[in-house]
Order: sequence, then structure tokens, then C-alpha cells
Amino acid sequence: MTPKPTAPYRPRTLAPMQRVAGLDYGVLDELLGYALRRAQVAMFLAFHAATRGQDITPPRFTALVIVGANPGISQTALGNVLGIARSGAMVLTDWFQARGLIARRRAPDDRRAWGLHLTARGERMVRSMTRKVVALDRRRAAVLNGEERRQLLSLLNKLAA
Amino acid sequence: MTPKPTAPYRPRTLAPMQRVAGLDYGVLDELLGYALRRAQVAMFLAFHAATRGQDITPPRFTALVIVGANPGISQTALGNVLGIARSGAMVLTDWFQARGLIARRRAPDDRRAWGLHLTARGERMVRSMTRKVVALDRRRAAVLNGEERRQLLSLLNKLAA
DNA sequence: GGGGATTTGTTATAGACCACTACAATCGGC
DNA sequence: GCCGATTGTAGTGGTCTATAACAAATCCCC
Repeated sequence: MTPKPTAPYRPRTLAPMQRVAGLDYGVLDELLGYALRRAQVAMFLAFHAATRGQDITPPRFTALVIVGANPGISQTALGNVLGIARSGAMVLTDWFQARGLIARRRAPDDRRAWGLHLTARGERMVRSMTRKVVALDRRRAAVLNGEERRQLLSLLNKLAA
Repeated sequence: MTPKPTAPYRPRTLAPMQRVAGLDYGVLDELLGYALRRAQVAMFLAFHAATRGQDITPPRFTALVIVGANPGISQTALGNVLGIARSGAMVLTDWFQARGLIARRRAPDDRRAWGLHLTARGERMVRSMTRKVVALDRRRAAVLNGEERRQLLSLLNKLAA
């Protein structure tokens, strides 16, 4: 139960997928998948820069927001939202619990399951992180005007559906 | 030099980031970063399904295309395109070489560097994979009309720049 | 031209992330 | 009450990629 000492988070991808001048990208320039990946890496690096030193990753941020907005959610359901297996959801929950951000409480209607809840500290954390992430997202999207941004969001959601 | 037996490739993310009905996604619904990630995971899973059993991953496909379009490119330059460190570019190159898809030839103007080239087999492979990947990309983008697709590509590229 | 800084490829090491499996406790339907 | 499904858990293994350190070659600048 004592917080395990863990190494500070280091993003797995440190470098952007550089657009190298004078190089032929062949078919890649026509692929949505490639553009998607490049944009995502850029966004990921910006996320990391904006939250540096806080050991927060995109999946962790997602988890905090989801638990905050859906108190009592089970670990399995959280895993489904994140697209990870139950075992992974548990590691994640342990991590938050060790830091006093999430508390496990027995679900009233199912004694197998835990209900996940933000602690007071978790609430503060998610509010603070949300401010930073929203600001970063807006900053990163500053190359687009409002209409383009809305369009992009809508097109991406279509694609993910 | 004999091809090392490697376990068949298994994507690290097997499950989509499900849109769970009745769940509150809070601020996530407003974030480009989250939409980007969801779309990318969906595309990645489709990629894996379309290339199943061939041990090809998006980065590997990218590498093959880049080497094919830029014969003689160095390992370091390839790493830059992919956004990975030199050591990683080398592991990747070893992997291709062990399968007879890429050959290392000494660069004529720099005796430190290798020039990477597709073998005949590599050429065939990249052509075959390209067909599959382009078809998949088009299929996946079928929810968009041509104009939307062009717009999305353009917006993503703006975002990644 | 010579010498220090830089670059390239390489090897070794380590860490983060995540899946899979097996297990016990619990639930649900019949 | 019983059997299959589900939940959380612990253990294990594999993939990917970074970092550090090194030798050989190159570059650059005076």
C-alpha cells in the first residue's frame, strides 16, 4: 500500500516524425493513416511538454476524466474505454491509488467489482490537468480557424466510429 | 546472419477505444487530441486486420516505402523520418535484412554510413503491401466523401507541421 | 594540414506498456 | 442449487524504444 517509487515518466516517442526536405514520401502522402499518425505524434509530444514533470500520460489523463465524470465505474469498464485489458486497467488503478488520486470502494450491487472514485486530491488534479490540456489543445489547434477545428473534430469522429 | 526466429507480430493495442453508451466523456469530447487518438487506434486496428500474418506494422511499412523511394538513404535519416533513435533504426534494418527485403551497401561518399536499398524481394513486398494498405485506407475513409477526405488530409497536415 | 568536435553505426542495458493465462470469488440464469 | 460467465488479481513474457558508451570516419576551423 505504500506508494511504490517509480521512475519518472518518459514518453516512448521523444522525436517527431520529421518532414525531411528533399525526401520522397511516395504513397505515404496520400494515406490518411500516415497523416493521422504524424498529427498524433505531434499532439502527443505537445501533451508531454505541457504536462512535464507530472507523470501524466494521455491514457492516464483520460482515465482521470472518465472516473471523475462517472464515479463508481468499474475497472473493467474503464479498461474498455481505454482499449486495454483488465490486467492493464488494474495496473493503472494501482498507480492512481498509490498516489492517492483514486479510491476503490466496494460496488454496492456487485461484490466482485470495485467502484472507482476520485479522491479530493484526485479532483484537484483532474481540474488542474484539464486546464493545462485544454489550453494545450487550443494552442496546438491555433493553426486552424474555428470552423476548420470543428470540421476536423467531426471528420475524426466519423473516422473513428 | 541467419534470420532469427521471431514471434509473430501482435499489435500492442488489440482493442478499439470503445464509445461506451451512457458514459460521460466530459472534456474529452472537446479535445482534438482525444479524437485524434481514437481515429488513429481505429486506423491502426484496420491496418493490422488488412495485413494480418505478414508481420508488417505501420512503422515497417513506412520504412519500406521510404527506402524504396529513396534508395541509398542512411539508417540515421530513416530513423529521423520514423521519429526513432539510431539504435532503433538499426534494429529495424536488421529485421528487414534478415528477411532479405533490404540490403545494406556501403555509401560511396561516406565510409561510416550504409546506404539502404530494397532487394528484388523487397520491391515486390512493398508493391504488394502498398496495394493492400491503399485499399484499406480508402475503405476506411469510405465514410467520407472525396471532398471531406481531402479536407481531413489537409487539416491533419496543418496540425502536424 | 592537423586536431578537436561531430556523426554513423553498433552493442548492451533498461524501462514502459500491454497482452495472455490461470485462479478464486461472485453473479446470473435455468 | 448448479454451471457458465464475469470481476479482480498475480505472474509472466514480449515488443518497442530510449540511453549510454564506443570505434571508425568525417567535418570544420584556425
